[in-house]
Amino acid sequence: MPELPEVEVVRAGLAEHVAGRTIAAVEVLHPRAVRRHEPGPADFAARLGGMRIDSVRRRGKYLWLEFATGVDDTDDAAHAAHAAHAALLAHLGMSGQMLVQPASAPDEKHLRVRLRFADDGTELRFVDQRTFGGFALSELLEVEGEALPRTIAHIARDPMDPAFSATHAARALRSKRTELKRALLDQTLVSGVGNIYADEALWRSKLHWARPTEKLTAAQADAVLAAATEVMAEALIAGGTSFDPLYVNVNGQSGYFDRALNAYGRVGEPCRRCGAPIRRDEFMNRSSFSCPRCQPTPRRRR
DNA sequence: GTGGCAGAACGAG
DNA sequence: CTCGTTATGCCAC
Repeated sequence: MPELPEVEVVRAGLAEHVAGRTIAAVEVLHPRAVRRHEPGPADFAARLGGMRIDSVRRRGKYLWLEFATGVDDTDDAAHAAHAAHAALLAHLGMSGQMLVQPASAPDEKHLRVRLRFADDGTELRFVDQRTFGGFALSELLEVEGEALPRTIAHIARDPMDPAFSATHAARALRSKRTELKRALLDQTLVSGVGNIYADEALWRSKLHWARPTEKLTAAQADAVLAAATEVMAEALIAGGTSFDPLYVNVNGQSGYFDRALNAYGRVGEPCRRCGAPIRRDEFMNRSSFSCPRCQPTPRRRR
């Protein structure tokens, strides 16, 4: 469920189901799922044992678990003190799911990592068909007064962040010399926006994906960011966007924002604003959906 | 059958 | 900065 609203649905589900629980054992069923953890799967599993989950955080499309600083008395003190400064960073990639399941439930076909808890209740499973996602332990750093895993220190604040500055983000967009949609997808300018919500934000603000960022007016940059913020907030209320069982929350339930999409995936269908058939363009080896009338192709693309 | 396409991000050139 | 790669499955042709 990979864009901000879907990841936030997962974060909230994790906060509800795993916060406060102590990890008892970690099983890595596919090493690729922890490839970003340099010391390897065995180290990954060993370091998580005994850790008590304090909170579940998110920036953009990344999630992480922070751990209580208390040392579990069953653990080696030095190891626990070291591990307390690390977070369990997760990215869902294209097809990752976090599922909270009874231990008795049969393993999913693409089960990659299992976290068992000391309370013997439900377990947390990372299921990922394409294994573009995965976990890593990442040291927490202080960045602008907030603890952030080192690995994602380059990721910009997302529009749901209380400290997000639309002015700052608009300036960042306009300072690039690229196409508008590329800039929207650049997680170092504004995070959380992916292919669906970029197309929806562009449709709402009536801007074409190939508009050169350096020629945007401040009002246009503000408008597209406001549209992105708005559409993601609406999607979050709907539980995220899902067309198929791949995108589900920790209970396996789908969101229903797909019904509210105006551009994404609607090639050939009438624009809900003007009736013109939605077009599909190839863009960065993926698709871009837009209204040919509401979002005219700019004279000068980049 | 098979080619095209899928919500992402990293790293090579 | 842009492109290709990573990996698996599904759907339309």
